[in-house]
Amino acid sequence: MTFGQKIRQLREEAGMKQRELATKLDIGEGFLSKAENDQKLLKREDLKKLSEVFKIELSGLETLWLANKVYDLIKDENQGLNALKVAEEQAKYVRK
Amino acid sequence: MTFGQKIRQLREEAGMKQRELATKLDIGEGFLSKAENDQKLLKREDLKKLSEVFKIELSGLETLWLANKVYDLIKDENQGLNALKVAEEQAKYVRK
DNA sequence: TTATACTTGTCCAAATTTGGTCAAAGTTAA
DNA sequence: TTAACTTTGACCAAATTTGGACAAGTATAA
Repeated sequence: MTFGQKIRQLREEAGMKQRELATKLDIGEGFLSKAENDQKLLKREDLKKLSEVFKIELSGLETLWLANKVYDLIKDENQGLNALKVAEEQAKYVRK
Repeated sequence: MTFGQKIRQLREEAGMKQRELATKLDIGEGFLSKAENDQKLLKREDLKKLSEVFKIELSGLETLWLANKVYDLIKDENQGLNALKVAEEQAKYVRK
């Protein structure tokens, strides 16, 4: 599941319209629409707001948000998947 | 192994000094030093040159180069590893 | 000591990305 | 049809990143 899919799910489960959530986030509905379709990413600070509005943990949102960024970096790359593996090795190795 | 470690290895195996390689890449030695220490990343175009200079395949360099970018994105993040997993899922899922 | 090689901090212009807006177009249900 | 909702494309200023240069500092060996 992508970040966009997640916020759409949360919003719909809460019975909210885009306009409504967009207002809470202080952005336009067009921008939220793009965010839900993973064409744009919300600001990091907005994660906090989302976790409050939907009463869910921040960390899950952070994971998906970050994953979107990572995916964006590799999506058009031949070596994308391999790069993820290497990065993972590095992340594990450096971990104290 | 990081991208910086790799080019240092290649350079040393070839018995080259930083200055020498830097000249081939048309950059200063200071910059190459930082690249070898993963403080800066070379340009993507430089990968081609490296593969020619050291007569190795481009794809391996691309993988490490990309991995550095990915790692940079997640290195200070709590959810970094989880994000990699999610991104991997997405990459696999979308794959035709 | 001196030369050679490497590292590091500071600085910077230019390129790119971010985080949007707005209006028009498309969709859906009544 | 009409109204409400969503999507999309074009555009943009501001923030950030990129890709370095340069000089000073460090390390090592002769």
